[in-house]
Amino acid sequence: MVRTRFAPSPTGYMHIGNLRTALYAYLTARRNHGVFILRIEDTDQERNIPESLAAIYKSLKMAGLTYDEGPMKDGGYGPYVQSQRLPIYQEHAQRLLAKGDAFRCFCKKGDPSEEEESPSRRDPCRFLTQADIAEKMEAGEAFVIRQRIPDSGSTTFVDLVYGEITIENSQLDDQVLLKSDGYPTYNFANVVDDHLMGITHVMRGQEYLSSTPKYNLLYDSFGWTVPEYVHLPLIIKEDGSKFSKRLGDPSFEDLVKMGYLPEAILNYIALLGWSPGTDQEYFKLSELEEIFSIDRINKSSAAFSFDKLTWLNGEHIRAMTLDEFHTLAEPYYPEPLAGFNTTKISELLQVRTEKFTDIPGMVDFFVQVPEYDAEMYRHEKSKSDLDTSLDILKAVTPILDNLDPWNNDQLFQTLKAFGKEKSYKTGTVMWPIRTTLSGVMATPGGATALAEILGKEETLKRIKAGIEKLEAA
RNA sequence: GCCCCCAUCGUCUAGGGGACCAGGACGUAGCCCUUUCAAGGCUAAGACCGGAGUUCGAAUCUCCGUGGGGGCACCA
Repeated sequence: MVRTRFAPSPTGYMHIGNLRTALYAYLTARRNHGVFILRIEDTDQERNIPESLAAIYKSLKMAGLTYDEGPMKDGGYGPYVQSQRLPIYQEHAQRLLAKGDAFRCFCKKGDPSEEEESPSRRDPCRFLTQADIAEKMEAGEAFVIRQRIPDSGSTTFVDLVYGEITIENSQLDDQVLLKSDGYPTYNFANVVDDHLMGITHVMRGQEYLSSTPKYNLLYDSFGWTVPEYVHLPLIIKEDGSKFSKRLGDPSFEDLVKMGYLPEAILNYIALLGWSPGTDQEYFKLSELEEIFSIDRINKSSAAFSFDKLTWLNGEHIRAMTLDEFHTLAEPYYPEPLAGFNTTKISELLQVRTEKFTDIPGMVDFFVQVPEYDAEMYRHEKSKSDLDTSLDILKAVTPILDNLDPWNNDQLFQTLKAFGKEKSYKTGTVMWPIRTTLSGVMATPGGATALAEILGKEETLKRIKAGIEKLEAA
């Protein structure tokens, strides 16, 4: 039975790299009909942010990554919050102490021996006698528990993505397992918990690659078998630098606020470091659940491209039903738009929207025509200039005034016929109408679509305004 | 500094010894369609980091170099 886990620490937001780790772990579980677990790694008392637990749940829910076991969803391996597992780490640390694979260190954080160049092993406390230790403990000195790394030899492990990796033990330091506040470090807790929770595939960022041998040494000390390791390539920016929230790069929830669909974001990041091996790029989560495989994960870091995400977002938008799109688009419509048939507007918008946040700027003119230059009536491709525009606007006014019913099809047929009669290109007729109706160079939908939505009265009003503008020009 | 990892178009990638004068996608440019802009269709430009080897044959294997990234916390 495959068991994977996503083990975020509560930082308050979902980093894009973490989301991908979660996604891959989730997909690996689903693909293999296994179990996906959520574990909270809150072992840093200083960095804990209370409300960030809620943020994790919310993000996962928004992403659609449902977990089978986790806090408040016990699967028999809990608790799933590390701060609630302190006795477990204590007990395991004692076992290591007893075996001699760990030792107490009484050095203080700023001690010179702590500042040495790495590996900062050869810790003086390594060689403390039982009597020394007893004495210091008697005196109530604070201590941490460190892992005792063998002086010689090397440790080899196999990563499912990176292959076989060997590191000399001399390169490893006697890392802290238990802090002086009694909390475990990540280095210790992840090993204990991954084993106790029966994790079969440890999936995490590539930054853990070089500390993995230390974890393996721990597994060995406990006599446990090591899990499969799946280290994931980093996600970077297009300029090659790190993708980081602190440097202003968006988190998952930021991207959603920027107008990206969660499923499009998931789809996009699935492709950052993994490839299906086919030409397909548009995926729903459910499809990924069926085809994701670890052996198609890449080794090299991938740059996050907003351009491609934006495109994919558009693909997801276009794949929706009109109803779905309308529901999502509506909150982005400016208040005064409520008087119009917004469903019709959505229909025009769906094929042109890349991000939802673009919507307000695309529909502003419905509410009010912006200031624009009369030169806008000049359009080479439509064979339109100021004179033809004025003539057409004038000629078309009585025709539209008498038009019934007032709908796109009727408007288009009528205006097209008018153009044919007067030997105008359809575009020459439509250009000035669309322009006077909107005042902008590009609109969702053409002249007649806009006219339909604006209604007869408003359409004629705007045409009149256009005529006045052209006469003054 | 020491250790580890990585290296195909600007970007994501396919490729794993002959099917590759390297395929797809985003982006870019052009054309078509057209009631503006999109969407859609078509086309174009655009890459195997360098050098040695192995081999009849290397983008693919090996080594060296170079470049990039990561790690070396009582952070995860």
